Amino acid sequence: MDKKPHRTAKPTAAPREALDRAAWIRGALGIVATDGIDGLRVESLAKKLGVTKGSFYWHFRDRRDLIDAVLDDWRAGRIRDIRKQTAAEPGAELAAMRHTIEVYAAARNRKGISIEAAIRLWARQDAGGLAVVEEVDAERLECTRRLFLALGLPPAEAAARSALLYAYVFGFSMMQCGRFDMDAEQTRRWIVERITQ
Amino acid sequence: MDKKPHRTAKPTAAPREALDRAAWIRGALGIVATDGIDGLRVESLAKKLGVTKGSFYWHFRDRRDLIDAVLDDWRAGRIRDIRKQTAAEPGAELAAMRHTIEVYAAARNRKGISIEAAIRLWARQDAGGLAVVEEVDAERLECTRRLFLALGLPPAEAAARSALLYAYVFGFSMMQCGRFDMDAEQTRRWIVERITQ
DNA sequence: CGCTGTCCATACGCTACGGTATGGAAACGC
DNA sequence: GCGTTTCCATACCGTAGCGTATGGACAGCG
Repeated sequence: MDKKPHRTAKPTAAPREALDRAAWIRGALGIVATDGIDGLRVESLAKKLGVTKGSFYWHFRDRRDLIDAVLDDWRAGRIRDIRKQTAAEPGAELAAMRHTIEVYAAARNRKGISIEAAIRLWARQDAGGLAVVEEVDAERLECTRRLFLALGLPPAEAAARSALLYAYVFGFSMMQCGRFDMDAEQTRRWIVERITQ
Repeated sequence: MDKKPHRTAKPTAAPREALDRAAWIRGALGIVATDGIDGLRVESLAKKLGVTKGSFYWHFRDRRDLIDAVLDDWRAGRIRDIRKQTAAEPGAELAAMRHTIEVYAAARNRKGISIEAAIRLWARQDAGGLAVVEEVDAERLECTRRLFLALGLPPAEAAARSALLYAYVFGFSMMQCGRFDMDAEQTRRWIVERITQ
């Protein structure tokens, strides 16, 4: 009550060697990628960061507080990223579109995909997580829809194409794509043309 | 060693009120749908079935044995289902294709989608689960590819279309589809035509 | 030098869960 | 009727993990 734990911002801006919330969230995202939200354990994370949970409960109220912070961080990062990827100078919309597909369907690292899958699965059971996922989905759909609109497509088709694009990219990234030629260059090019043209 | 637990088939076919492996697997799938593979706990499941874990360890060697059984059951069901859905009399391939999309992208219940998402996320960390997921993916891709081939498409395009179809359907089912008109009839029809025509 | 605030370690109680050991009730074979 | 088999309950141990209480090291400040 009178003590001042669980700070959200540095009170006096002391640049020490100590851990801050951001460091905990960074470490938490690493665990979420490998073990899911349910695998995000306070003591495991503390051990990974080389401290004990005594430190954790100074920065966070409880485990749920950490999860909420991770969710906020993830949402902000995803929205920032899709806006950056879909930003296009007038006339470069098609190139931006192809670049976006390339980045999200192919080059995205396994860690990012794992984090997204973990959050989505967990959000199926949690109202707060569900809201975050829906915000990210909405922003991604809106960004790509705007690109299609800028290309001169009618609104209905722009919405349909962005939906197809997003569902495809997302579904693709969730698969293991071991066998078959899902990742064959020829197949990918055909699909990209089918979506964008 | 001399006791005969963990049976895989009824030895004398005694139709009693007792639980069998199938009942445990059914209950386990319900838990997987809501809590994921990691949330599949022996004691929780036993409580749900109205028994204690003493019963569980009669039918299963350990928790991993149950998980493997659930995986086998899921794989067999998914392969049976996609074969049934994509079976088409000659000349009815296009109708079968549209029906398949309809069933998988729209009508599939939330439980089935949750189970699939849970297994896929967990398979990211488990070799056995990964193999199962890859088998299901391969079978689904192959079934739809055969449909496109039957429609007269060249092999490369059949493979590309089946990849697009599968990635779209899967990505679509994984989203919450709350806002936007992702589920608008017009959008869905446009996408289906874009994939199949 | 003492005081206060910051950041973390240690110790504790509690619950959940995995797996084993053992007994026991009910059906079945003879 | 009696032993055997089947199926499950109970009791137990060990571990992991959450949250709390408390103290302590260390810095800044007067």
